[in-house]
Amino acid sequence: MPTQDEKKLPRALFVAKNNVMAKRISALLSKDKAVWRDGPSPFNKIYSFSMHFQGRETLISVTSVSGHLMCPTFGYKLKEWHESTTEKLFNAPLLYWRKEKVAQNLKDEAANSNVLVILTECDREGENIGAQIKIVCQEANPNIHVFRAKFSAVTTESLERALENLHSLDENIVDAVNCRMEFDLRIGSAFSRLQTLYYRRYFPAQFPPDDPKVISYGSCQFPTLGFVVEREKAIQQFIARSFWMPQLDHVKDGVKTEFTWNGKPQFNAVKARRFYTNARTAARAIVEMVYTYPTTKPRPSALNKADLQKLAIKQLGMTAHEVTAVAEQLYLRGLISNPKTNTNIFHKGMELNSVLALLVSDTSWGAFAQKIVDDGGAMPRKESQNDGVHPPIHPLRLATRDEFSCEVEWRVYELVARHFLACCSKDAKGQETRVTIRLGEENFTATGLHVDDRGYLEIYPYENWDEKSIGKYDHGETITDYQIQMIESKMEPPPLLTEADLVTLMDENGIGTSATHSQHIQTIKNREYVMLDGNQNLCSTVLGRSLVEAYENMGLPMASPGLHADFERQLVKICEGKRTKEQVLSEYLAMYRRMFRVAEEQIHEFGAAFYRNTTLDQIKMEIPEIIDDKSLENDENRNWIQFSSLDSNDTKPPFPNSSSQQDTDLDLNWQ
DNA sequence: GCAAGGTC
Repeated sequence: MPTQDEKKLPRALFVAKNNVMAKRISALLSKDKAVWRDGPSPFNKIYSFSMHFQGRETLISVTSVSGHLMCPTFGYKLKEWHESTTEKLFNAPLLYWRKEKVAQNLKDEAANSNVLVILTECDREGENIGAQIKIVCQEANPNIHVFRAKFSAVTTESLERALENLHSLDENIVDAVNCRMEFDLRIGSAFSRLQTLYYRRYFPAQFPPDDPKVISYGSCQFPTLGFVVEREKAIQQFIARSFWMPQLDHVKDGVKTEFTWNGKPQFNAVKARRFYTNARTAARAIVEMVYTYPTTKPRPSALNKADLQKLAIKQLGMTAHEVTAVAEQLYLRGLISNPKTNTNIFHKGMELNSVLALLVSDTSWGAFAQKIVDDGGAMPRKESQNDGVHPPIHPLRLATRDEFSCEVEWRVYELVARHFLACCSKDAKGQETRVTIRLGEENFTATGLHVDDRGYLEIYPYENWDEKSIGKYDHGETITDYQIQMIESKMEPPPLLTEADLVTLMDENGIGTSATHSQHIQTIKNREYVMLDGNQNLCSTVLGRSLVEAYENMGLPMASPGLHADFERQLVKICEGKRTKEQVLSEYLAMYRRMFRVAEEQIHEFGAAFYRNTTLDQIKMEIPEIIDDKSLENDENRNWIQFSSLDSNDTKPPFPNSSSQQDTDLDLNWQ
């Protein structure tokens, strides 16, 4: 309870995004002096202390919300799912459901506060949550002064700076989010019901009406699914072509060097044979050029959310979902800066050397951090992505392994710390040696690498740069004891997508926010549209594939990223004040309503695609693989033939000599 | 039973 003296102080209410953040903000601003009590909302405590604020000692209450306070929903008349009423979802009036306990907590605190400071996240959603907090607080206290504080690191300095530079809420941003919410709810619900009701009606065996399984549609989940199906289609349509590349092998000073042909891969067997003839008639090979030059492997750029996802998925074997959760934990514990950043350039005023100073006492990378400071300080690369809100992800304090009960949290923290050091340090430097050999009319080149200075690679185990030895050759030297191989290769189809690839695609195409990429992947897994194969690659299911194909056949781009990107651009225009929420909503809802009608008219496409894919799937299961690659590997002539310049009587053909593998219209009777 | 965005 406040003392008599405290009762006279002005009061300010600070509202954070969640309880953990409220607790941390109170601890930092009060230097651990804050006391807490329960309010009407069990998850949102109230922390009290006094501090100097707006020029005088002020009694502060810090409390929180848990995401949005209000959420749009449909009235009870539309709760029942019916084919006949689904279209009504496009223009039915919306109700707003509210978290009353959280609201009551805010109202209680606002009632006796003079000032409200909103400390939610500095992004679009944070601004919208802030507006909802403002509405609720003003219900209890219409005269309360409302401010917005913007901070991007949970540190005392960052918070104090934010409280000294208060802003007002940006209503355009608030509107843009309201527009997104209403749009996503209407089209998501309408298409989800259309799909679900159709499948339950026509495929009751697979989708029984009493099964709670829903076949959902959403403006983010569908383009995400679309990427997976598109890649599989590219693999399926891929035509494997053979190509030939000659290779010259030579052993010098005990080092075997492989010289690759400078020409383009030969897809044409006749042309490849012409080369072979040239090479055969050449008596000797001459070293045309030996050239050694300095080369570098560039240090990485500063870390943003998408790159953290990609690195952690690939290097730490995590799923996109796990990376998001762990990074958020580290952020809330004040160990790393906000991971929801799109920025990969450090702000000019940012004191990188003081971040480095935090890391110097670490036993693994401390000496490296000190070396960066001693060598003139941090020199990050100049990059261009800047969301204008958060800096790149970087450590905020030094943590040791024993502080982490969870191994994976340590590994992500370590990755952030090592990446920060890497991007502040220097490129790796080396010498590349390039040797070109001329044989007849053909040139062959080999390169070797000697690493002089490993630079950032010293503390960055997520990349390597291997030395490659090469024999010592002199310009003009003649060599005779070489061997030629004709390497036959097949073009590789693109690989299946991994979660890391999918995050990249979503990021590039503006699907979801950096905070939700992993959720959409999880959604399409939960809906059984995609699954992971044994190698952590994403594969579509019969259902997922069918949905994408069905819309494609209707001529509707529901699973392509373009439509969503258009809508996203409109939201940016609302943020910039160039368009209103009403204009964008009416235009886009009308467009989706037209597409909804097309889907209704051609709804049999869902069934046709599902039937087709189910049948194809069964055929695939029943017919064993016809071609057994293993049995072909024993054929020594299959992949290459070899001849030596010293053995011109060699009679092996340069290509596989079995007619079944050759185009019949080519003259391959080369003897 | 539906979205995407928050978060417990």
